[in-house]
Parts: sequence; C-alpha cells; structure tokens
Amino acid sequence: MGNERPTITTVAERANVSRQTVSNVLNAPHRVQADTRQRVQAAIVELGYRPSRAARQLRTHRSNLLAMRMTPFSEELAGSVLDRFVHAVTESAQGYGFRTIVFTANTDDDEIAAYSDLLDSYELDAFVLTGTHHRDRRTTWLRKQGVPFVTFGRPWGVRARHWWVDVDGKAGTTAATERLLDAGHRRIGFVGWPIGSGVGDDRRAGWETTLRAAGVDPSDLLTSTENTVDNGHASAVELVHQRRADALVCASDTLALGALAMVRDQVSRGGPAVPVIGFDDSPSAAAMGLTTVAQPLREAAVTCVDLLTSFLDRSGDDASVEHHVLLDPHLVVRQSG
Amino acid sequence: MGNERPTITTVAERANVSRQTVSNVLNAPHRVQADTRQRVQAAIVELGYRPSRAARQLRTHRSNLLAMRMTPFSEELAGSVLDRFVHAVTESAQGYGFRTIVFTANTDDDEIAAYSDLLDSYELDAFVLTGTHHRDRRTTWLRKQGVPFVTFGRPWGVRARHWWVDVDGKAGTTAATERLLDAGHRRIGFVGWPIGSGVGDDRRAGWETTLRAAGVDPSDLLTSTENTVDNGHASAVELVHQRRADALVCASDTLALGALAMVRDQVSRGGPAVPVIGFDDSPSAAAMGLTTVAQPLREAAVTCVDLLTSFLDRSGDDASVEHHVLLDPHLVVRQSG
DNA sequence: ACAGCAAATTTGAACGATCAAATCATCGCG
DNA sequence: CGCGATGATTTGATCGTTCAAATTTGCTGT
Repeated sequence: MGNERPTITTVAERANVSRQTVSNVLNAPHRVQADTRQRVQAAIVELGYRPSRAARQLRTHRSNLLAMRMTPFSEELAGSVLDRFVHAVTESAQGYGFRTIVFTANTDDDEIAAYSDLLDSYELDAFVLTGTHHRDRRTTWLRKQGVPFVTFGRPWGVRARHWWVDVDGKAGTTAATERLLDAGHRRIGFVGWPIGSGVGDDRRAGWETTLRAAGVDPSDLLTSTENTVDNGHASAVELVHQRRADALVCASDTLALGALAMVRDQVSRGGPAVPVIGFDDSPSAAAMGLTTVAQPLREAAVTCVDLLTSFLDRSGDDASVEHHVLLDPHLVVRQSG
Repeated sequence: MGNERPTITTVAERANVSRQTVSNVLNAPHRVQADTRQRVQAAIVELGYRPSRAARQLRTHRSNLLAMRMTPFSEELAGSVLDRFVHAVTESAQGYGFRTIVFTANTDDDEIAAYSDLLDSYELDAFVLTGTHHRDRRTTWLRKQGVPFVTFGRPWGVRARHWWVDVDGKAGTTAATERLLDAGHRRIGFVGWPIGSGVGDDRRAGWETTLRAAGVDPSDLLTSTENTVDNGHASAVELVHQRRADALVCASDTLALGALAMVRDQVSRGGPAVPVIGFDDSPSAAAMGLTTVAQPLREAAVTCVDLLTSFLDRSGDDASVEHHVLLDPHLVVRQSG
C-alpha cells in the first residue's frame, strides 16, 4: 500500500492541479475556484494529508508555536495556580492551531536565555509570561527584540508598557473584607506578604481601603511574612491573640491554610470561630473548606491567547497600540468564612 | 550592523570552510580535523549561530521534540502529581536538547488524535504517557505506528508490552501499614478506590498482604469509593465508628485529607487520635501535616527521558528489548501518623 | 618517484512547503 | 474584432540544513 507520507505534490497529482493550488486551498481559499477547491479538499481527505510544519516554517518563519515557562518544580501550593493557567493557555491555543512548548528556568536571566534559544532555533511565534514583578527584565528584553508576547500579570514598574491580562487582586480582597464586615466583624486582620511585591501590595490595598472606609483603623491588624503555611499559622496567632482580630483575610491560600489550622485548633478548645478567607482557590482550599477568592484563570488564559493571535494577525500594522484586560475575581464561599 | 540571522553558510564563509564542514563540526565532530574544528567553533560563537531546527527537521525528520498530555484542567488534588511530573520531564529533557510540547485531551481517543496530528505535522520524536490503565488504547496505537514512547505507569493489561517506569505502590502502602503496626495498631483500615483500577488495586494489595502477614483479617476494614475529599471523610466515619479501625491508610492524599478532617474533628471532641497516612505527597499534604507516601517523581522523570533517548539513539537496532524500571516510594512522616 | 589508500573536505541534490512572477482563460467594451 | 483588465492556475526559485557522492590532501611503502 502507498505507505509514504503524502506531500503537497502527492495531493496535487491526485487532484490534477499544481502544488501551488493545493497550497492556496490551505492558505488562501478565496483565490481558488469552488469546484477545484472541493476536488483538492477531497484529495486531502482521501490521502490523509497534513502539511509539514517544518517545511512551512522554513519558508515563512512562522512556527505556530508558543512558549511558556512552567512553575519551578518544588514550589509550594502556589504551583497549582500557574499550572492551571498553563493548562488553560494550552487548551485555548489549540483552538487557534497553536501548540505550546513549555520550559523551565530558575531566574529571569535563565528565562531570557531560554527565549533566545527558542527564538533562534525554533522560531517561536510568541510567548506568554507569568509572574511579572518590579523591574522585570524579561519584558524589556522581549520588547527590545520585537517579539510578540503577553503577560499574565500587569507591569508593576512605572515605565514598562506591553500587552497584559491580569486579575484585580484589590477587588478580590475588597470583596472578602466587605463580606466579613457585613457579617458584623470589625477588627479584620490581614495576613500578608512582605511589602514591595506588586501583587501582594495590591491585595493588601483592597483590605486596607475597605477597612478604612468602614471606619476601622487597619494599622495594627497587619502581618507581613513569606508565603508558607507555618508563617500563616504564626501570623494568625499574633493577630488573633495579641491584636484581638475577629476575622482574617489572607494574601494567599498557603497563608490561609496555616491560619485556618490555628483557628480550628482554637475552636476545638472552645474558643471563638474566627472566619478566614484565602486567595487563589487552590485545590487545598477546596479540600479544607476554605473560603477563598478565585481567579478566573480560564478566562485569563483565553484572553491572553486572543490578544496574542490578534497581535500576530495584524503584525506590524498598528501593533504599537497597547491592550490591557483586568478581570474580576469572585469569592468562593465555603465553611471557613 | 550585520543584523541578519546567521546561517550555516555565513559561518562557513567566516571560517573559510564549506557548509558541510560546519555541519560536521556540529553533528560528527570526529570527522573534522582539530584545528579546523576550533576555527569553526570560534566562528559559531562569534556570530552567535544557532542551527535552524526547521531546516534540520525537514532533512532528517527529527524534531528534537517530545510531547506529553497535561492533566485535565479541573481535576482534583491529583492534578499536582502529574503537573510535577510534567515539570520534571521537561527539565530533564532539556538536558538532552529536547523540548517538550504539551497538549490537552479529554479521552484516550482525543489523545490518540493529538498524537496523530503531532506526528504528521510536527514529526515528534517521542511521547511520554501518564495514567496507564487496563485496555489502554493509546499504547497499542503507538506500538502499531512504531512510535517511540515511554509510559509513567506500568501496563496493567496482560498483553500490553512496552517501555515503562513506575513507582511501586504496593511497597508504599506496605511501608505505611508496617509503620502503623509497629506503633501498635492492629485494626488498620484502608480507604481505597473502586476495585478494578491497576493503581488502586496495587496500593490496596500492599495493605492487605501486610495486614494478613501480621495475622489481622482485613476483610471488614476496607472501603472503596471514588477519589474525593468528601468520600474520604465518609469512609473514615464508617471505618472508625462502625468497624472500629484504629488507624487508616489511604489510596490517595485526596481521600486522606477527608479522613484527616474527620479524625481531627473527633480528637477535638475528646475522641482518640487515629493516625492517617496518605499517598502522593501533594502540596496539601504538606500544608496539613499529613503523613504520606511520596513518589520519586523527579527520578521517575529522569528515568523516562533516559529510556527515551537511549531508545532513539539505537533506533531500530535491538529496540525490541523491553525496559522496565520500578522505583520505590518513601514515607514522609508528619503529624498525622 | 609514484601507485594506492585513507582521511579531510567540498559539491550537487533533496527535504516540503511558500513566494513572486509568469502564463492561461474569460470577459467587457469601444 | 481586438485589447486591456481581471481572475485562476502554474512555474521557477528559495528557505537552511543534511545526505551521498565526488574531490582534494596527505601519507605509506617499495
């Protein structure tokens, strides 16, 4: 049997047309007459023809490939947010005929080196970045190279400008805080990250302004620690016991799980039930019945891919116009608050 | 400035040799004399030359690409095991000059369709499969096509034969059960999955044989449910309250977290502390202080990539020899047991 | 000094697609 | 009736690499 992989020429012969006509059916169908188009399409189906990306890429310098960094192997709980995001991006990219290459890198500079290799060797079409931060070197590098990219996370530096999609963390903590206020709590503590990270500051701001607006002074109701479960526990002890907080909003589920453990422990000893609200809706949050702020990751991913493809289509055109999308998170209410 | 991307010809001119010599320096260094080799290498560095994968692929039909399916978007806790595995594979594949393409699929047939597309269009070199099960159609399909692949998970069907790496689940639950026996427990319950899944049966077997060896009849100490936190909770209630189990081994962390919640609840009401041991060492397990059986995912990933590359190198040779690797998990002891 | 041979290097063709330009067909209209 | 315009299709060149065969270089032994 004809076990050779069919090429565009095979198809052309089968349909009694030239290579180029087959190519046109695939890439510019309007240029070819209806009846020949059908004949060609039939031949394609019969032979099970699929164009060789390598050959196409060699000629056009487009790979239909997009790349993302995966979250570091051993990262905490946090991992799952970005993993879910990677998955969602992959899924929606497939809808546009793009495949996703993943890679690992430990520092921004490693990541830039990876970009460089991927661009030169594989001619990637675009990148999706996550975890933007102050003085992000990746975005400036990519801009300088003129490579299309979108970030999940807004540019926290003043001067950085590029296309991005982000989730409104401030709105999330605002909703969380308001819910607790509505339930009658006043001394609402915030278990936060060290000052200076864009994301952390944003989330803290939601809590702070809401509390102020309600006439509560937030100044002694705040802790700032690295993102670990144990730190969450310790912070909760401090806020509840020493500062007499009667409810807690946390910058992450990781911290919240620590806080939740402390609170449940206290309840089991007959203490008061202090509600806890986390951030990210990680699988652990669901498992532990933690109320939390959920990011619309799927929507974020779809939007990223939309932006990228529209950017690639009108390449160069007026690609200098920036596009931003800020999505609203929503509260997932469970037992903890 | 010479802003054109350098090609092999550019390098050749710079080093005063022919294209082919440059190619040989890259692909068969032994064929070229030491001094010219160095001259060429210098030119490569100076120009920052990187070979075009597309062109190479067009000629050789090798892409240096390997593909894996990502875990479905919305899957429970379980997700993180495979996410970590994907990450580890990506990382070690990079060491061999392979990049990883990820894709999504909801059923085995979808996955096969994806293979087919990736093979035809992108000429992938190999696949890594996860989650093997009885009557796995993917492995038979790939075998029939003669595509190199390795599975993480052994072939559970009798007739399936291929290269695989797996973790000895039975050894894991054996270790867990022995630990509990050593601590003086006798009526050790097993919170398991429905009969019939290879992985689940394997893990149950470890508990069962160990218990039998210790002279305990396991027959009324078993539950079998789908993998959810709530089911874990319900199973724990049944085993502890009705069957008077004094310790629990679970088929997964998801189930174990439910069981753990039940147990801690009971302790807070003054009940006895029933130890719980999970399986997978998910981030949630760490967060909740759950003792659990950890799979050596990194090692598994490295082994998979090793097998694949050695397979690809001696392509065809005596590739019919099978290779299996069974890795031992280890217990991570935390508060829960 | 030169045939004989191995090692080192070069040359032409090919991989499978698209681009740009050329050809062929059809048609309207003065 | 012929000429230009427009649309459909085909032809030759090319992308950057490797393969296979041809060529050049260097050396050995008699």
